[in-house]
Amino acid sequence: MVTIKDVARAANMSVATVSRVLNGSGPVSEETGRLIREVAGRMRYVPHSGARSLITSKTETLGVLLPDLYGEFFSELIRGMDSTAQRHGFHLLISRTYADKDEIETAMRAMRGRVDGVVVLSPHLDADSLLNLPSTIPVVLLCSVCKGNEMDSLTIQNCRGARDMVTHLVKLGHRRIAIIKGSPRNYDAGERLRGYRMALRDAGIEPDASLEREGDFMEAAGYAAAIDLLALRKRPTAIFAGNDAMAIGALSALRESGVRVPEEIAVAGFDDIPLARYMDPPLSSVHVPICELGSRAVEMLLHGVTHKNDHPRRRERVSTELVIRRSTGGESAERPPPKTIKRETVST
Amino acid sequence: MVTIKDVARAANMSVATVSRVLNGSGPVSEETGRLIREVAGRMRYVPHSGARSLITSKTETLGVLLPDLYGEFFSELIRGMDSTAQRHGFHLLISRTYADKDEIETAMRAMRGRVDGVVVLSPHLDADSLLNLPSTIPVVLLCSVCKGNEMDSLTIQNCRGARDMVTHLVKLGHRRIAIIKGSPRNYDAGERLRGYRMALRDAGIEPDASLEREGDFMEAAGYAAAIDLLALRKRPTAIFAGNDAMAIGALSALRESGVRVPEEIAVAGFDDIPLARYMDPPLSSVHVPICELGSRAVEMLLHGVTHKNDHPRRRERVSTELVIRRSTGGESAERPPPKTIKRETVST
DNA sequence: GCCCTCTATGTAAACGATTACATATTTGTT
DNA sequence: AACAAATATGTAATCGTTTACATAGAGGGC
Repeated sequence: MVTIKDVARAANMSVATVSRVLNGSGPVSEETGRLIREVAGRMRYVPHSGARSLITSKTETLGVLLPDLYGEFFSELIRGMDSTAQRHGFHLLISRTYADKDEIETAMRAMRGRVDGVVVLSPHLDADSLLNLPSTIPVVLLCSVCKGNEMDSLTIQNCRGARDMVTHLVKLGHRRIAIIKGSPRNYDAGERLRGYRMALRDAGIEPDASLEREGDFMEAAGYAAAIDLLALRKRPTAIFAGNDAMAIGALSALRESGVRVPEEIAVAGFDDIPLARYMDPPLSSVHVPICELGSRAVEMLLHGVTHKNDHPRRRERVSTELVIRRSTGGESAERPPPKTIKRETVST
Repeated sequence: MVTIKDVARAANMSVATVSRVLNGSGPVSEETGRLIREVAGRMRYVPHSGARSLITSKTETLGVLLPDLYGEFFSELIRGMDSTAQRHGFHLLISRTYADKDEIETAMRAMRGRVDGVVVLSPHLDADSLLNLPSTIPVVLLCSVCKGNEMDSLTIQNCRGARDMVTHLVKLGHRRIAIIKGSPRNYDAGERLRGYRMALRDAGIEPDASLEREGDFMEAAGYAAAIDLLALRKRPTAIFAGNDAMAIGALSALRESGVRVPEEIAVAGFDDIPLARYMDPPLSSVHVPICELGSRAVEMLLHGVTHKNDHPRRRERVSTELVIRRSTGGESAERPPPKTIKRETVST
């Protein structure tokens, strides 16, 4: 592999001069510049970023720690992060971890010296245990918060989104509104539940424990919970699922039980995954701007990186948007013109 | 930040000894080992991977160059790559690039000194132009091949998959089978077209140019092409779309035109994206094991990395599988039990 | 008691860049 | 003509590790 020394030797110059030419730092004569550039090009010299970061102590890379995510959420998040990172000349080092503390700690150690900062998405980690991470580099917490004032954090406006959706259901005349919850330890799930209860109280409806069913954000849980709810003496007239996957499970259960949606029971989800639009009936949901979430997380992180982490910690949320479709009785004229729709495929 | 020197000083030992203890290389006394480990732990010392790779010239990181991918394809690919990489103690440095040659070259330069090898997915790049990349590190080409014997490559069994699907349609009695093609420059698209024609010839049907419509792998193109096909004097009785996105577009067009699927026209896609199962009617497709594709690509790359790239180049394909659903008249008893289905969400 | 072989540790040279400082040359000012 | 300032280049320290080689002491065999 050809190094800066080789170029210097070939051009009969010192490494310092070569470095200066290639980085446009310091003064160099017109002529030397041309010569060195020509030689470097001919020798196909490519600077060694590793060596460079060692001396400059900038890696121009950001670490991303993620649990095992599926489909759209993962890809959109990375898309948002990568485009923002790239715009600032940064790369992304990605690591999937199980969300337990040891794994995260190991991953963080491995990142030492390879990244300038890390985004950690750990929705069901008791985030406070992240506090004593062996890290002095900036960290942004995604979809979780930690008590202290030690880290920036960015979350989805879960509570508000859930509240809006449930309020919408109330306005449609529903009084018995069930919820299929997410895992108790999941931050997003907790907040959505809070929003649900808040909306009910706002409407003067006392939350009813028998209408709050356990779930884990998986389709199967939604299916099972819906079956349970159908068995109640007094059935709910609407079901709000903690996410779309469970809402889809619930829709299957209702269809198989011959219950008409939305006439007999309305159904709503959270996330607005692409599938939601294609359900039968199309699923009302709370739209989460995932790409923007990633983008904003990286922006916060870069701020921490450039300000050497000595800035007041921030807590931000990205706002959600209600998307009403037929599953809650909305007009489903929505189906957007195909022109704007992109789907996954190898090509673009 | 605490370095190995700080630990050495605090433990009253030389850096060499500290290094030996922490890496378990070379002989050290029981006692010294304990002491150093204790001190290092107390000081929260974390080795600087950047510095380490400079001297060892191993980064334990693999680069991944991808065009702008959407949804499931992207996330499954990364999942496959990451799990295999992690199993071998490697990390993933991901970079999205537009697929033109300059961008890829720039990205490759940026990877110098940060990675031990690179996976390049560039389906619509004339891959031969990758040949003179400024790189001596191992490269695996994904979803494209290059003429020379310079790089390993891994592709989808496009031709075989398409051929199987079209043969299936023929067996159902179809004679006028249309295809909605992908971009002409896309490798996968070309191969699928080849498979389509092959199947027709196998069945003694002469390919008919008026039944081959242009497309670009986007939903809108499928929609438009289907509309065109309906305008033909002699309509096709089956449509094979180059990917699922276009098949979905076609389904919309047919539904809006009041054409019954599969009774009047059968429809099939390629990729078997999760949505396919949820279409109305559920879409027959050619299943591509995306996760495995990523996993295998990394395995090939790691082989190149550990064998210092002096191994015979390989060309492999991952095999596809026919998934017949109602859009081609198949029994759609398929809907799998919800238990096994995972969907994207923040939590797992 | 001598030499040899281990074992435990230290010294210092890499790895491939950047950059502060020193030096030599040119140019400009008076 | 002399000196200051600006320009062009080189020398060498540095970043945080690993590791080849050197050294020193301990134990063993004769």
